[in-house]
Amino acid sequence: MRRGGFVRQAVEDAARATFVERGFEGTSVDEIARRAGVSKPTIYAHFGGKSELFVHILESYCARLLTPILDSAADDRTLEEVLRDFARGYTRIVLDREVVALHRLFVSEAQRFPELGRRYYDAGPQSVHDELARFFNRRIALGELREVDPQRLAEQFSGLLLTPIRLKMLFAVIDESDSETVGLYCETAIDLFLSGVSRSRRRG
Amino acid sequence: MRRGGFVRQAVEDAARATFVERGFEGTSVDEIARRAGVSKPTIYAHFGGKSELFVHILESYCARLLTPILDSAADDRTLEEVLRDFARGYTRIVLDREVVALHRLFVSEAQRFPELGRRYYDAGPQSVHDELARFFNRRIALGELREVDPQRLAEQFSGLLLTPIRLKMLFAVIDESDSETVGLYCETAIDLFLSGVSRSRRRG
DNA sequence: GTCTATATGAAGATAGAC
DNA sequence: GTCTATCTTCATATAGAC
Repeated sequence: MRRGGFVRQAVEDAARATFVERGFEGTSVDEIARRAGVSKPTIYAHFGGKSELFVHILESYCARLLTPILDSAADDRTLEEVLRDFARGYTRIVLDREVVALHRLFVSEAQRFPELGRRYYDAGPQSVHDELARFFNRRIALGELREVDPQRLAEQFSGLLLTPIRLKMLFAVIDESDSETVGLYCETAIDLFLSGVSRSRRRG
Repeated sequence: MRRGGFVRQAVEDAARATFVERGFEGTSVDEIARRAGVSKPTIYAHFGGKSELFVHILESYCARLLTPILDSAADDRTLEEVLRDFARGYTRIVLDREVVALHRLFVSEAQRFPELGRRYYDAGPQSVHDELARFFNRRIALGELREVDPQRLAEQFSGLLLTPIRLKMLFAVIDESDSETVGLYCETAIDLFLSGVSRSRRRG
C-alpha cells in the first residue's frame, strides 16, 4: 500500500506508539502492520522480527537522548540561577507524558532486554548526572558548594526533583503534570538542595 | 496432585513468582499450573481467570504493605536520629531485590490495570509519605524545621533517598543493593535534607 | 519490495470423567 | 475438587505470486 522510504518511517512510528501503549508482549505484529498501513511480511523484510524491531525502536530513542541540558554558558551565572534553569528544562522534558510512557516501557522490559535497560540508563539519566556532576565540581572548586561527591549529589538532586511527580505518573495516579505544580516542586527542590530544611544550623 | 487448602497457596506463590519474572502478558496460565504442581482447570476454579488471579496476587501484596515504618516512640529523639532510623529501615525494605521487582511489575501494568496502580501508590509510597509528613508537621510545630509543606517535603525526601539506587536496579544496571552503598546514600540524603549543600548561607 | 494466503504453534478457557 | 483432553483464537513467521 505505502511505497518507498516512507514505509520504514511509518512502521517505526506505529511500532513505537503500540509498544508504548501495550508493552512488548502485549503488542502484535498484526497491529503494527495495521496501524502502519502495510502488511506483515513488509515488517519482517525490513526489520527481521518483533524483537529486532523493538530493540531498533528503543535503541534509536536512546541515541536521540544524548542532548545537553545544561547551558554551556552557565559558568558566569549564580548557582541558583543555573539550577533553576536546569530544573525547569529537565522537568519539562522528562515529565512529558510520552517520555514517561517510554520510561515505563524501559522499566517493564529491562529484564527481557537487559542490555537495553543499561543503554537507556547510560544515555538518559546517567548522561544528565554526568553533566550535572561536572558543573557541581566546578562550583565546589569555586567554594560555592560543600565538598560532597558530585556524582552522588547529581543523582540525588535528580531524584529529589523528578521522583515525586514521575512516580504518580508511572502509577497512573495522575495523568500528566501541569506546569504550575511542576514549578512548585522545582522551587522546593532547589531550596532544599541548597539550604536544607533544618532551622538549627549544624555548621558554619 | 496437590490437595486441600495448600492448593490456593501453591498457586498464589507460583503466580507471584512468574508474574514478577515475566510480567502479565509474558506469563501463561500453563506455566503457573506447572510450577504450582496443579492443573489449569484448578486455577480457573479457584481464581476465575488470569486477570483475576493477577489482581488478587497484587491486591494482597498491597494489603500487606500498610506497615508503619516510623517508630511511634520517635518523638523524644533528635530529628537526625529519627531520620537515620527511618532511612535505614525504609531502604532496607524498599531496595530489596524482590520488592523492586514487584515495584517494576506495578509500573509495567499500571496502564492495563489503572486501579491497581493507584492502589499500590496509596498503600505503598503514599502511606509512607503520610506518616513522614505527620512527623515533619510535629517538628515544624516544635520549630525544628522550616515551614514547608510537609507532604511535599516527605515526597521529596523519599525521592532523594530511594531513587538513585532504585533507578539502577529498575534498569538492571545493578543487580542488587549492597548495604554499604545504601548506607552512604542514606547519610548523604540526610545531610542534604537537613543542611543543603550551599556554603554561603542564605538565611538565619 | 510488497502483497495474499497459509503454516505452525501456543495461548486462554472449558467439557466431561472420576 | 481435580484431572485429561480439547476447543477456539490469535500469535509469529514464511511461501510464493506480482
